[in-house]
Amino acid sequence: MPHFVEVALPVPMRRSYSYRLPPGLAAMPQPGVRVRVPFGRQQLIGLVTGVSDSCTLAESQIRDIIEIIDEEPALPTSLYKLTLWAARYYFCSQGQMLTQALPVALRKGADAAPKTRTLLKLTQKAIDAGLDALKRAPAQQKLAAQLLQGPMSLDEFNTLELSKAALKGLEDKGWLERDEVVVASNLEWRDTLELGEAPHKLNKEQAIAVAAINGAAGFECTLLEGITGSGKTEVYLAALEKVLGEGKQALILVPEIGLTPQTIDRFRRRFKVEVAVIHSNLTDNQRLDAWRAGRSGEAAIIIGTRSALFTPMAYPGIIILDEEHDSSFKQQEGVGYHARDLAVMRASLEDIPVILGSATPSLESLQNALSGRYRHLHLGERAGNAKKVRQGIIDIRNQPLKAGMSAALLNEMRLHLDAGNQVLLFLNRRGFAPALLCHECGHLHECDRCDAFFTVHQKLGEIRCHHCGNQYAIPAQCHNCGSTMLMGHGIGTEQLEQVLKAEFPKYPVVRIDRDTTRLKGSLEQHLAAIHRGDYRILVGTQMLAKGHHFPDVTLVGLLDVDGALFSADFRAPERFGQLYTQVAGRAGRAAKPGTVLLQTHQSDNPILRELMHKGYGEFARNQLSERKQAALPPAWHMVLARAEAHNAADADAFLAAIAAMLPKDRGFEVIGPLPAPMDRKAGKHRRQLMFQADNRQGLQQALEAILPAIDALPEAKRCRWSLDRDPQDLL
DNA sequence: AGCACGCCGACT
DNA sequence: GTCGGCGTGCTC
Repeated sequence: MPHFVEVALPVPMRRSYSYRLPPGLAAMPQPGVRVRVPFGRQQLIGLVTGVSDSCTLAESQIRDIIEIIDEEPALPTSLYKLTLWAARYYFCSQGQMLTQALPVALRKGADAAPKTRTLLKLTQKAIDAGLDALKRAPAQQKLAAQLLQGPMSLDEFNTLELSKAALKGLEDKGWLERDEVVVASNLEWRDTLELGEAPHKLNKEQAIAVAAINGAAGFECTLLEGITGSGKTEVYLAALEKVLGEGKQALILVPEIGLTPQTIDRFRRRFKVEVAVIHSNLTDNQRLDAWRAGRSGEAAIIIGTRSALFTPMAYPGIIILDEEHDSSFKQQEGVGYHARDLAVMRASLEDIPVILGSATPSLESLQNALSGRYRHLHLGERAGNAKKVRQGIIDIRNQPLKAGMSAALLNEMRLHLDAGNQVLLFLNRRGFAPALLCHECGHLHECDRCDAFFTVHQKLGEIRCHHCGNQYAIPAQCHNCGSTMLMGHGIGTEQLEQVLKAEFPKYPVVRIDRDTTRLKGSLEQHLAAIHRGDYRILVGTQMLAKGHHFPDVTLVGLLDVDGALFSADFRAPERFGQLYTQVAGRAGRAAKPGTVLLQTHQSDNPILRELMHKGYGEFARNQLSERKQAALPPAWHMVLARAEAHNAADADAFLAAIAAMLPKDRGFEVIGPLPAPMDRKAGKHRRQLMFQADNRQGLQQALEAILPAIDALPEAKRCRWSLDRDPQDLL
């Protein structure tokens, strides 16, 4: 009989810890069972990964398990395997990844078992004695008479006017017993699927796509490339109808911004089934309920953002990931997993189909589709008869600008506003001005903790650093020369809003950025007001670009295109292409054709030209071949080692030590250590080391081989560091 | 990651 | 004099 268990704990160390099992255990804890263990001076909840009957540790070094929490593993086998795979792939500890896959309530030790309720029923003793035996206890007799009809739940007892004393009386006599029964899940939908509304008639392309998806047997990954308005959701719904009809569940993942009531309504209206929605406003217990509903099979449809990927399914049927290119699918803090990649892996483990949908697919998915790894389906027609948008470039070289707006843009705005339409302007800089400039000496005021300029927030009367949260009152004098001639330099959304109000006094302006939507629910309020038509001019940062459709907007202006094209990040053109295409697809509708204008100093930039004239599809394919030539992802595989320290040399020394261990043969590339694009942030110097390989396995093996040595580097203690597999941002 | 121990700076 | 800042070390 084994006496020791290996436990994976939610700590960053890439190893498991051994504990002693209490003697005389009825059954060995299975892998995946949660246990509470002592760890240093604290108690932690971890997952069992194995049992063994020997232990190499000295008797004094090993400690006892405090509690075995679960009878059954907290994670189903497929998710357990997925998580262990992910821990290897992302070079993180098994414990951290396993914990990540559990709802917070379970990480804290909540009961994972299915919900039970208490049934009250009479014992044989009571039945033998008969009701007459209770003549002298009328309250008990009344209760017993009720129970003679059949057992009663404790909840029911509490709603009826029955005496609690009588309950206790009967119990004490041994005439009444309590039974804990598992609440049976309502799985009726599996037998008879009811539709809430008739499916829409599919067009030819949609019908072909649905037929292809429904023809899949077992695992198959499909990239559904469909332009905005081509009816991807209708394809999802048709695929769901088949899956649900077979009594299997569907998991739908959407970007953070895409989980709107309208999206959920669409699924709820079509199918009369339970839809478990996992959104950020849920309490820990509500999340646990949704998790349980998925695990029991009661929720036929599970819809949620990134973390919903780990919701178990009793009857897995399909996984759909909408807007698959969206960056919110990649977790940025802690374990940097990508829900898209894990969704494909999960589907493969569960042997079910997975659909990745987007109007602007990521180059990663596009490459897989073009190489034949994924099935590639297209939706090109616009459902309905929406016209194509008009698009134009405004060359602003040598043009006078008013708060960043050219005369051409202002004229076009006036036209659309006077015609009764809404106008939307994008500017990806919040605040009044992105820098504070001294008019006398030219000094730009810089954050003392970061390599970044302070942003002027006029309404707040503050200068703020957007990278570390540093803030001061707007200084009266220049820090360099003492002059009082200070002015904002550049344009932010706050200033743009102010200038627009003066320029178009007749038309109400609204600004949507992190500053105006800080309060919970205020984004929703603003959006509702825009839809009501309370505002005519909409100013916002990128947060306004994603996931929202404004049917009365006929003109969209992009003000700071140059910044997006010049970024140090190799993904910048891809991201801009996606943003631009999404925005263009959102302007106007059938009756009101849309116009998209972008201002740039680089009117003949080939990337821009290609995007506008040939569309995202061709643009993306060319970007892909450029990435191949430059040996960048997705053609090559990348891991970014980041390190930060007060002393730049410490971070450099650590990364250099890693670089020295990495292979540099053909098919591998090591770049760095280099300063991060923003060298100093929050008072720390940030360095990074890029490691690339032309194949996934090569990269995996090379890193796994040196991982223990990296952990053991003495330099590792002198800085904070992390490994980011498939990094989305090099910043 | 947390948590404790430990050693230097501005406060009642 | 101490309260508290975060550097360092350890966790079966």
